[in-house]
Amino acid sequence: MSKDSSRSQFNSITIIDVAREAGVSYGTVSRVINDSPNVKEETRERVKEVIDRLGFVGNRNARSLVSGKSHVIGLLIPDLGTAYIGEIIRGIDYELESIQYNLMLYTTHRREMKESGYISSLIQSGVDGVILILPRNPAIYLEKLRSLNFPYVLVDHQGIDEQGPAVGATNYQGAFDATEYLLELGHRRIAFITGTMDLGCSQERLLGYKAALQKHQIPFTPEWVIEGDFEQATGYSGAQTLMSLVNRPTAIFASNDMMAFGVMNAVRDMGLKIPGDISVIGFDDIFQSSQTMPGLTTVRQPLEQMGREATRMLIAMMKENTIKPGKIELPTRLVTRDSCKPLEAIQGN
Amino acid sequence: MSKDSSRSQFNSITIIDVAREAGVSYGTVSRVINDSPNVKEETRERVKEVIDRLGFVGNRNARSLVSGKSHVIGLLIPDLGTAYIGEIIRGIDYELESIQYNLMLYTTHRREMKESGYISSLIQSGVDGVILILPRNPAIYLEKLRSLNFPYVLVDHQGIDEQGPAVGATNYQGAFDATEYLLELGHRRIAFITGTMDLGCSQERLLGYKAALQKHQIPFTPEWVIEGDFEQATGYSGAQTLMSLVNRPTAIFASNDMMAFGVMNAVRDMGLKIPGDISVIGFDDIFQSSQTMPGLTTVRQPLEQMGREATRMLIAMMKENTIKPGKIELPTRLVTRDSCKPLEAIQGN
DNA sequence: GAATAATCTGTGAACGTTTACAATGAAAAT
DNA sequence: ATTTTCATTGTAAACGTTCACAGATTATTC
Repeated sequence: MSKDSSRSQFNSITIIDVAREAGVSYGTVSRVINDSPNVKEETRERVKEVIDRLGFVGNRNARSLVSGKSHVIGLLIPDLGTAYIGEIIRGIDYELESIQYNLMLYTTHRREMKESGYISSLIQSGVDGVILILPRNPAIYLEKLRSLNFPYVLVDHQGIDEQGPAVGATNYQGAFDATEYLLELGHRRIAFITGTMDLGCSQERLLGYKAALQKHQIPFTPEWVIEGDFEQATGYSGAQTLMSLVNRPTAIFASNDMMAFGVMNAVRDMGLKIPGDISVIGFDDIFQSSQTMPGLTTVRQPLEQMGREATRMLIAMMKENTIKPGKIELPTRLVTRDSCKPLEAIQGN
Repeated sequence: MSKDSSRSQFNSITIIDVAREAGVSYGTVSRVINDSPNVKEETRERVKEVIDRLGFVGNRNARSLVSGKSHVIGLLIPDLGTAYIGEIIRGIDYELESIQYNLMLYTTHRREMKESGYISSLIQSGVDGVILILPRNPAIYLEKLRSLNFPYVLVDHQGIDEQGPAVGATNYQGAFDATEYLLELGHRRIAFITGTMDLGCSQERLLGYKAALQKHQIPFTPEWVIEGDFEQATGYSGAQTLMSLVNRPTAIFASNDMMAFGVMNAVRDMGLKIPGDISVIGFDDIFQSSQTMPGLTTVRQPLEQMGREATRMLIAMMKENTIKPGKIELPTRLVTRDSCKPLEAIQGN
C-alpha cells in the first residue's frame, strides 16, 4: 500500500505559491530571493514576510538547472580514518559556509578504482569544483580536469602535479627545523623514521632531515634511518630496532605523530624514560599529541588552514571560470612540548 | 576579462545530442538510460554506443527536478576529529555505492547552531533522506522530520528518540561483558571512567558496569567511578586520581579507547606495568587499539556495520516513502588483547 | 499638462530531463 | 484483405527556477 506518490513531497511550496500569496508575479519573488535591486522596498518586505511565513526555500535542482551552478563542491579523499583529514575538512567547511556552498563527499577508501571514471561522474553530477586530498594517482584525471577547464585544487601532493593549483605545507623546512632543534639540544645521534615513501611529503621530510645534518656537519648514518608507513605499530617496531643498535641514537624523529606514539610506547616498554633517556619528536601535531604525557614535541602542519586556503583558491577559480596554476606552501611550525631534552643532561656526552 | 559565460560548461552533451547522433528521438534515449524494456535491442545498442562515444552522463539536476529524487542523502555529524565517525561513514559509503547514491556532508562542528533551520535547509536542498550521527539535541528537528514524513535515521543516540528509527550498539551489554570479564579474572576492585554523561551511550555503559558488579555481589564504590569526557587527557588524570587512592583499584575500565590510552600512559608514568600491575580495558576498538603495546583489550563496537545498517534502513524508508520506527541494536563484542591479566598473578589476593 | 526618463513588475522562454500519451508500423488473427 | 494486437517510437507537457525583455507604473523635466 504505497503512500501518495506526489512528485516531491517535501519541497511543496514553490515560488509560485509565494507569488500568489504575496500578490505579485513569480518573477518578483525570484528577484527578492536573489537580492535584485530592482524591487520596491515595500514589495520586498511583503514577499519576504510570505517567504518566512510559508517556510519557503528555493528548490536547488531547478535553480542549478537553469543557472548551471550547483553551489556544491566535491571532496575526494582516500579515507576518513585519520584525524589528519578531519582537520583539513574543518578548514574547508569553514570557508564554504561563508559562501553558502555544500560539500559532496567522495571517499575512495584506498581502492584504486577507475578514478578517471569516478572523476567524470563527479563532474557531471553537477559539482562546481573539486578538492582532492592526498590524491593517489592523479595523473590520469588531472589531464581530464585541465582539458575541461574544471576547477580543482590538490591538497598535500606537491611535487607530482607540476602545473596545477595545489596547497601543501613546508615539509622540507619542517623536518629541517625539527632536526636542527635536536642538534641544538646537543644531540648528534639522531634517528629518523620515514613515512610512506611514495608520497611527496615523506620524501621532502627525509630531505629536510638530511640537510640539517649536513649543515651541522654531522655524517648521515643509514642505519639510523628506518622506512616507515605512518602507522603507530611501525613506530614501535622501528624504535625497538633502533634502540637495539650497539651505537644507538639519543633522539628519534618520526615522520608523523602516530609513529612517534609508537616510539614512545616502545621506549617506555624498554624501561627507558622520555625525555630522560631519549628524545622523541613527531610531525603533524594532531590533537592527541598535546594529550600524551609527556606532551609530544612535533612539527605543526597548519591542516585547517590548508583546507581553508585550498577552498579559497577553488572559489576564486570557480568565479573566474579558469584554472590558475600556483602552488601554495603553508609554513610549518615547531611545537615544543616535553618529549625532548638537551643531550648534556642525558649522558654528558 | 571574463571567459565565455555559457550556462554550463562541463555537461555540454545532452540527451538531445545523443538522440540526434543516434538517429532516434530524445524519448528513446531517455528510455535507454533508464533501462526501460520497451526498446528494440538493436536501437538500444546503437544508443548505448553513442552514449559511450560522446561520453554522455545525464544531468542530475534536470533528472532530480522532474523525478523529485536527488539520489543524494545528507549526513549530519558533529565533527570529523574522531576515528569513530570515520568508521561509521565507511559503512554508509559502502551501502550507498551499491545503489548509486551520493553523500552530502554537513558538519555542525559542535556549534549548536539553529539546528532546526539547518535541517530544513538540508531537506529543501534536495536530499532524499538524512542520517544523523550522534545528534546533539535532536528533539527540535525530529519533530519536523516526522511531520514532513522525511526519511531519517539516528545513529548512536538510543534512549532519546523513543519513536524514531535508530541504530546503536549494545552499550549496556558491552559494558556488562567487559566488567564481568574483569570479575572473572578475579578482579574485585574495578574502577570505571565514564563518557560524556549527556549521551545515552555513556549512561548505558555505566549501567552495564553497575549491573555486572551487582550480579557478582560486589558492592558499588562511588570513589572508583570518575566522570570523563572521552578525551585522552581525562583518562590520564582519572587514572592518576584512582591510583592515588589508599584503596586503589586493580583494574580500570574506561568508557572509550582514547581514555584508556590516557590511563595506560598514566599508569606507565607511575612506573607500573600493564597488565602486570593493573588491568586496563576500553570501549570502541578503534584501529589504534590494536597498535599499542600491549594491545588494548576493549569492547568492539561494530561501527562500520552500524553505518551500513542505518543506510539500509534509510534506503528502505526512502523507497516506501514512510518513516518506520524501529530501533536496531548491534551486538558489541569483547576483544581480548594483552592489557588485562588474572588478579591472582598480580598480588595473590 | 505632455513628454521623457526612471523605476518597478509581469511574461515567456529556457535549462535537461521524465512521464504519459499518441502515433506508427509490423505481426497475428480473422 | 482487413482488422486487431503488440511492440516500438515520437511528442508534448511538466518539474521550479532564472533571465531577458516588454509592459506598466511613477517621478521628473519641459
